[in-house]
Amino acid sequence: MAPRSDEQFEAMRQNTIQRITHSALQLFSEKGYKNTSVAEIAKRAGISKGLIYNYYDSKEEVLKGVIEGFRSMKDEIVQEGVTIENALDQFFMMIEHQIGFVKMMMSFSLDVNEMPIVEEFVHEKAEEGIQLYTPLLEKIGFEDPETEAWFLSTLLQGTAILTIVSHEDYPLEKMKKKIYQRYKINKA
Amino acid sequence: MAPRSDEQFEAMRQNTIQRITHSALQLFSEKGYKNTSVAEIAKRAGISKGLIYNYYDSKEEVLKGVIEGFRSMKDEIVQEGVTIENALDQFFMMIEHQIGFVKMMMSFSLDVNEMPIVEEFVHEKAEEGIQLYTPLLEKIGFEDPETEAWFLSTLLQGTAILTIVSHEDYPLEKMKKKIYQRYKINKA
Amino acid sequence: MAPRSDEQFEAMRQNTIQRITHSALQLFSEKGYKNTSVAEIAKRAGISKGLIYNYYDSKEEVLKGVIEGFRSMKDEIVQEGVTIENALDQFFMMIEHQIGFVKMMMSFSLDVNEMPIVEEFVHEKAEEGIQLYTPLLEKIGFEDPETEAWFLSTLLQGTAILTIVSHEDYPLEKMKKKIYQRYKINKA
Amino acid sequence: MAPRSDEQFEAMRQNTIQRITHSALQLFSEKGYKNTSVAEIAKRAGISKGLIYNYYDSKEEVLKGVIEGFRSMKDEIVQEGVTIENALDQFFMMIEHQIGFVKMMMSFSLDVNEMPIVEEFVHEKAEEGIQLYTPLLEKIGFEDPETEAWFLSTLLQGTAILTIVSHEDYPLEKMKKKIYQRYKINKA
DNA sequence: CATGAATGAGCTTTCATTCAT
DNA sequence: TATGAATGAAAGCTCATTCAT
Repeated sequence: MAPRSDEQFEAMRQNTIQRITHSALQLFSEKGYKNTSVAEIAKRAGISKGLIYNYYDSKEEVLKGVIEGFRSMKDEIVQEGVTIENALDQFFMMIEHQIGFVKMMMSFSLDVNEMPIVEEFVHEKAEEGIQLYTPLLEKIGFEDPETEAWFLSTLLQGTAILTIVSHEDYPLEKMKKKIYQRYKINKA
Repeated sequence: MAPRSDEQFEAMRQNTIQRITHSALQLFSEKGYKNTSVAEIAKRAGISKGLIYNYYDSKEEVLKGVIEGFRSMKDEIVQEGVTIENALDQFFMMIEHQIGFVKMMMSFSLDVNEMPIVEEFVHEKAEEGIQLYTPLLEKIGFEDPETEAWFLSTLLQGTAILTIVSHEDYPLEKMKKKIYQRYKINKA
Repeated sequence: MAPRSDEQFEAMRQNTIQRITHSALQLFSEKGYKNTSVAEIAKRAGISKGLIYNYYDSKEEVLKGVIEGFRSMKDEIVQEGVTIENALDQFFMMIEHQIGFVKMMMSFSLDVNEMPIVEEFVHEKAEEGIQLYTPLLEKIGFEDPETEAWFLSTLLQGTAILTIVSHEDYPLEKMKKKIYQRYKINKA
Repeated sequence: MAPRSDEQFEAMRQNTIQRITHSALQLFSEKGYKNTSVAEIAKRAGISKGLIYNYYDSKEEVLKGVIEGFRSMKDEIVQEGVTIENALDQFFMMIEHQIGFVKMMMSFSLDVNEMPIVEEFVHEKAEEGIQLYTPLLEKIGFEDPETEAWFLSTLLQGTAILTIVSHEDYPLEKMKKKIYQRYKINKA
């Protein structure tokens, strides 16, 4: 019988990679990286332990894969004509829909685990934030827009962490409103 | 040799417990809970591995011990006559001098799902914060003091995490000033 | 496309087998049997892993194939009119040009206890040597030619192993000369 | 209760180390390094897998331990007043009583396993042999004693390997006699 | 005949915990 | 009370082998 075509193989590969990164993200954010075993990732992905090593050289590479997935997804926002409102919308969208990933990244950035890719990513994001917010805040009249950008970052990071940790009690909607107000954004 | 008195034994016990929790706190905040072995704690404490199990039933109990240490230490602040200024001073003191512990607790609250004591502690702290700040903020004229208390918590948590993660870039002093100003506190 | 003829298929088969045994021999002697993976053999042979199992039932069978290749190659020498000089020439030719195979075989005969075919082959070779050398040595006047045959084998095995292990220091040419002299062979 | 004394601990340690190196030597020479698992070593030593790692950092370190054991054992021979007879006696003693270790070392020196300690040891032994034999052979009248030393080494290595491989057929006693005769040693 | 994704047993190693002294 | 040797479950990873196409 003829072997599978390249397209077939590629489709299988992509499907498997999807399953791996998907399960890994779930588990890493649920239980942390250290508390998640490769066996568990495999189990949740519905594949064998060994297969993971067909795609990633190590558990750490799986993590990198997960992060890369997000990295390649983000550049859309940094565009012309973006406003502070867009940026905040974007942030709250993430909080509301990708909280798992956010949790995982926060968890990593606190774990001092000698993972260059994580530190890099976190630094990159922090700097990116400042560089994105500063001109937008200047545009709407802040006198020291860079300091205000750090203030905004502080608020957003605080929002993220409290959303994760005190999910039930935290009045996310009210905070959101207060933050939007600070920047004169009127959400009906 | 004359047998030691009960007091002497008790003093030895307390000393040993001190050494264990002290080393554990250091290591947990340096390397994380999972990355710290019981052997390392013992080594840094200058005692044997076995002795730890004379005082704690498990590594997790050691962690509880560390947390309890902080728990029992905090109630001093919640006193009569305390002002919002005192509370913020207290918080920034912690950020500046106990960042290791803060980091450890944040790390735990993100990482570990199966550690009731940690979640409890984190919740307790969050609630305590709200309950402490609310009346203080009311006193200085905030209309919706509870919402403002959450806003303040958001700011403080954000400050903590950015201090930990972006230590070199984060303009802590400027943030501090902005926060104090918000609450009309004039630090010369 | 016209279906290939049986001869064509057979030629393809032979070609594939060749590539497999060739790569396997190379790798086994470079890195040892245990340190060589089936994947590597396939890669060096330029075929897929699975195809190897079309020709051999297991990695061990591949090894057998390699050995068989040598087995079937040797009988030429044991001919009429052969002299001790021919036999030694043959041996040193092997040392000088097939050291990889020699090394592999030695390695196996020392390493592996559960590979009947290897032990068999080694025994066979040893016995073959004795049976080949004995009459030749008798012809040139040795009183106890069988003992001398063992002595010669000892010398040759020692030469082989030292050539492999102390390649840089071992004075192979001098040893060769001494051995030829012992049997009154005058190589100008 | 008082903890065990230092002497008691040391005795336990020595006993365990003995058991580990003993089992390891046995298994490595029976089945080769790669074919022996740490679990097997532990089982034969009558201890747990984990305990081995209390004494050695890795399986490779266990091997080093085994080799070191022999290394430290050998220097006795290289003494004043030693004769070629003593040296040969020593060698055959080894062949007759330590064949397991010899087999293991030969196996390693053939396995190209990137084990510096093994290669070092083998080289050391080879050179040591030449340097030991050369003056002894000069003393008994050999014209080119260094070349003869290599010839002798060749004979001894050949003897070793044939003893290992063709144990049942190899006429060790006869070879021994022939070798002694070559050096004018008269063993009644 | 040929492919390579997928499996799972087995390997080395780590480490919280136990226990005889 | 104090010690550290000893245990064993579980982790990350490798690789010979299978199988749908």
